[in-house]
Amino acid sequence: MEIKSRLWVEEQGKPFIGYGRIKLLKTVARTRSISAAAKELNMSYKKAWNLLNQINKLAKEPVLIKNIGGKNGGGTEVTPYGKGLISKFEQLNTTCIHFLEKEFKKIGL
Amino acid sequence: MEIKSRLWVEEQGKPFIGYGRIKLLKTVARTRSISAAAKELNMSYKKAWNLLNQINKLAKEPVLIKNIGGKNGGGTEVTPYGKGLISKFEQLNTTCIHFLEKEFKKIGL
DNA sequence: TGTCGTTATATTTGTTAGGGTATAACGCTT
DNA sequence: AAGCGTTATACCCTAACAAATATAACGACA
Repeated sequence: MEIKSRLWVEEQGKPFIGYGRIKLLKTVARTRSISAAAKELNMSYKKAWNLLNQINKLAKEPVLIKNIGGKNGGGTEVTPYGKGLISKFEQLNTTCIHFLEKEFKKIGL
Repeated sequence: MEIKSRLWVEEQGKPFIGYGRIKLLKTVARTRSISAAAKELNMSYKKAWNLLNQINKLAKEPVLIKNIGGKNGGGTEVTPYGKGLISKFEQLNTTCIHFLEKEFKKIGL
């Protein structure tokens, strides 16, 4: 019997970032490539691109810098703002989990 | 820009209760009928029955008392244990939402 | 200038959760 | 005994979602 949670942030009623998108962003930041990240997460390139596109459309500041063509065919960088999103969301998520487990034990069930 | 959350409780890795199931349970408790609750929630009877069946299979104590046939064709009662589940889950949910909104403002984004 | 691996996008194919429908059992009520 | 509205369950089918495939543009580099 365990408590589970899922957090996400919405902008204009549309999902902006959540658990899955943050995991994807982190992998893109490390691999510097959307396609490599998608492969690593066993996700189709299209799905990864769609998710990142949603983030891009809703973000107030740029999250990704994409390069088409060039060395290694191009690649994608995550901006400092994007990396801030990652760390802030992960912090919020872990504090929430701790809070919930404490409360769950208190309430019982 | 707003924070959202979804909580649920798992038993043996399977979903036991969550937002949707609690809403269904509440409606069953009020209407004393699975079919009436399903109709009110714009959900097929089959789906409602499946959800309640999952709860039943995982619960340690009875959650529902179902009557087939009889006055008005029968009906379904939610046990005190089931009502306890409802109130405890809702309490956990609201405290979590308050906590998250406070933390969200603190962290910004 | 041709090759390469990437981003970007459309189109087609597959999968699966849920909807629709049908049917049976049940036990008060009349 | 018949009728009613409920729970319970099987079967088919479809409609939304994800996967697979195909193709184009791009720019460094050899």
